[in-house]
Amino acid sequence: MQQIHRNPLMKQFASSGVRLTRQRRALIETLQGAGRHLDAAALLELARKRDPQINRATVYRTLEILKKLRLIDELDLMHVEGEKHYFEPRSIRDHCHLACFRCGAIVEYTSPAFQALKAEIAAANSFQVDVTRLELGGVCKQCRSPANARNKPKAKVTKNGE
Amino acid sequence: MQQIHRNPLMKQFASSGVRLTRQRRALIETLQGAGRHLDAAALLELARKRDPQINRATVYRTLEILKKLRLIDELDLMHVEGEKHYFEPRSIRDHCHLACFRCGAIVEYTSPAFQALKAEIAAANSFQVDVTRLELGGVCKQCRSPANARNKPKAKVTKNGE
DNA sequence: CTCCAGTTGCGACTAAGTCGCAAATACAGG
DNA sequence: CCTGTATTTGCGACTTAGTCGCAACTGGAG
Repeated sequence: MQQIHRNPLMKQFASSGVRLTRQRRALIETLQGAGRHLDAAALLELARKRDPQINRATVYRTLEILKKLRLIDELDLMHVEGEKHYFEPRSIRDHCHLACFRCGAIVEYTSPAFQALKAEIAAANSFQVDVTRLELGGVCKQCRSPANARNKPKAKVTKNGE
Repeated sequence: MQQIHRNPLMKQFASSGVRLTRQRRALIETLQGAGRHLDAAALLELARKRDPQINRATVYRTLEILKKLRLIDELDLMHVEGEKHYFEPRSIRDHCHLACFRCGAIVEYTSPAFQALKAEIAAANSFQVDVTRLELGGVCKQCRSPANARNKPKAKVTKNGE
């Protein structure tokens, strides 16, 4: 709660003319602080540790605003964990998500070629690109190794594959 | 109905060991024949014109099989029309989808650079890429033209909307 | 033609997301 | 520091997407 103005999301939110309420603060801090991708339900649960009275409807309403302000991106991570939608604070560099169908791991990857491709697509179609999403599903490095030939599905989602 | 074996989806489906029932036939023909992206509800409605008794559960079960067999791809088209999921028969070449937030138009685009990027990502992460999804949201050519400067947006931010 | 593993319809269920409204509150202006 | 009001919230009921267990049905191998 103390370092609000170290929080980039919060800063941009505040300077966008939208009212900065207690609940929105808790939600933004939670999004920013979570080391993983959150869906609406998980976000609600975590945010309630900061402010126990947050309501589900407020979560959806706030996510809607954050999307419109382009402060977060919405993902579905190839549905490796079901039909949920996940959210993450928008970072400076676009990155793609690699989702492993076997273990559920999520790896993030950034490539200059991705930036170039976006530019090419925009130019070729006279399309103004505001939001991008590149997701790839398949089998991750670990699950491909002979040792784990028969990996059992369902693992933990981790950001920044380490 | 008659040219079943001209239908590539059907052929692959049949040769995969899965039972080819009346309902699955209707669903596959519908998917193949639709000139647009269908969500589960639309697919059900259209398929019922071929076989009026198809049940909703069967639609979801069949879509699940088709996804597993990698015969269709699942999209959400940047949610320009809400939270629905859309399906399309998988084509030979991967293409990306450009979704216009103003008018809802979906443009498809194929680029060799996209294929190259996929290869780069796979190599850099030792990841076996099975399914790819590239979606871009923004403003399409028509909506950017001065003539349509005041094209009706799909939605707006709570404040500062206009 | 027969048989049965695989598939379907049904219906009830869970989960995700939306909405209208009265009460609460952020914050601009005094 | 107050005050007034436009915004936002909680609530709860609602809609819609998707799932599941089970009895009846059926595709296609033999």
